[in-house]
Amino acid sequence: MTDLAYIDDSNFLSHSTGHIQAMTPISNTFDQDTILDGQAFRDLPLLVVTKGAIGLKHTLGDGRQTISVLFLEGDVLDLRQYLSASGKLACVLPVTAFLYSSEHFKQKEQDNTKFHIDQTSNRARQQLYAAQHCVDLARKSAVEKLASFIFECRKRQQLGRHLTVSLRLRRADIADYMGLRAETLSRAFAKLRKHQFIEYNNADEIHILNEPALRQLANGKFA
Amino acid sequence: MTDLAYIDDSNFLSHSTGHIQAMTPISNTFDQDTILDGQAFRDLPLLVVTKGAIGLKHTLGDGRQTISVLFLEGDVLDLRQYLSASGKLACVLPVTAFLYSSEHFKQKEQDNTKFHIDQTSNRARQQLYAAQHCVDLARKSAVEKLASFIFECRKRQQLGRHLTVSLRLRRADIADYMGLRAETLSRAFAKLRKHQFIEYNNADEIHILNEPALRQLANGKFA
DNA sequence: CGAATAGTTGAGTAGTCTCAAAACAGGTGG
DNA sequence: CCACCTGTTTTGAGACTACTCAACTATTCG
Repeated sequence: MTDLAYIDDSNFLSHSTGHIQAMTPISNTFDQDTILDGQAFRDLPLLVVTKGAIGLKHTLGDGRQTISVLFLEGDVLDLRQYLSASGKLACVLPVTAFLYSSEHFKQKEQDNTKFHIDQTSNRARQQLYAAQHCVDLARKSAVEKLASFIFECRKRQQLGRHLTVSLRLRRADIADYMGLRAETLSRAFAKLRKHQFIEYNNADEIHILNEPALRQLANGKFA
Repeated sequence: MTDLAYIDDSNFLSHSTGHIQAMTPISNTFDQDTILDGQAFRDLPLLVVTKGAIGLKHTLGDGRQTISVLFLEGDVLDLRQYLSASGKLACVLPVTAFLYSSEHFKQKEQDNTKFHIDQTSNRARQQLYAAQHCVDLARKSAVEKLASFIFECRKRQQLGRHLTVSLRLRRADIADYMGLRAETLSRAFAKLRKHQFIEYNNADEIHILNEPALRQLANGKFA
């Protein structure tokens, strides 16, 4: 269930001719709940998520769990950076990602200006998301956290002003990410539904019914 | 009290001969509670803190405050990145910092390998601090948050295993950073003192009396 | 010294957590 | 097709923590 992911030849060769091609990154898929072991990716430490979600998961001494950072479609992730982190990188959804060696990545940044700009701005964006996430965690109530999470999902999926948002993560993972217990999160969903802020028929896809109100809630007005 | 900081010629000229020298960054000082307006630093957006602390401060609709990120001695800060952030960069202590233009900074990175490595690793470290901070905020109790904060202070001040740590920030700012009310934080201090985990005579300097216990508390063991 | 700011203490309340159990969804085998 | 199993989500009741508001003490600075 939580197997460590190791890169072996069968993975490598599936998409290459045996040697790493300069401009063809290696695409890999990982099952849900796979732990990405940084050590195992020593040679291909740069990962660009193309589908799914990776979370940096931490477990406190008594079992409390947190997901501190989420890497979604389009996000760059330098596995070397997280070797010394207190958490583990876990696929919270089935993931497909491109893997790059350090040199390969640098090369591609040099050769492809757009790629370079994309990656740089992605890194900057990730810092902003982290800061915003701290704000969400620090002083917001459960419903406010959920409202914020819905907008974060919409924004990071680049859905513009769409009123239908796919949350994709499991409730338990959303709870870990927003610093709540799954039960509390469930009650927050129920409250938003009851007050006609959102509507949903399944766990994944939610419809925003009253965007201004939801926005204000997320921003902490009328607590 | 919360004046916006603008760079004017008097600031510029104090350390240069009128033109920005290629290799002499401009050192500036800012009073406590100054707000750094990104717009005003258009031409010198890169800031390296040499003393004091800058916090990214957010205010929710009903007045709740949070400091999501702290920039301490040695930290690099790209003011452009935070133009679109929901918070304001505020000096939570009197600050001195070097200011660089984008070109100047790049140049220095090219010319000075050590500088380049320092800045890059600083950026990576900041991401780790942000992730750890999310863990601290998400599921820890007040005393656990405080214990974590003490260790974060020690680590970021590179005090090694020193048992005396200067917290430097005001209680209210620590509270904003750790997602607590000042009253709750004060009670957390009292509890740590009462249980002989720490001791202190003034608000700033605290002594760790029982490091293993404090460490375990910070890590969420024996909640 | 008095005013202003910063930090602490106390009592009551609101909100989240805990634990337990029930409802629901998806897949498997009879 | 249905009973069954497993994993996920929801609901309920009670405990506990952090918040609120208010008053009080300590410190800083004219």
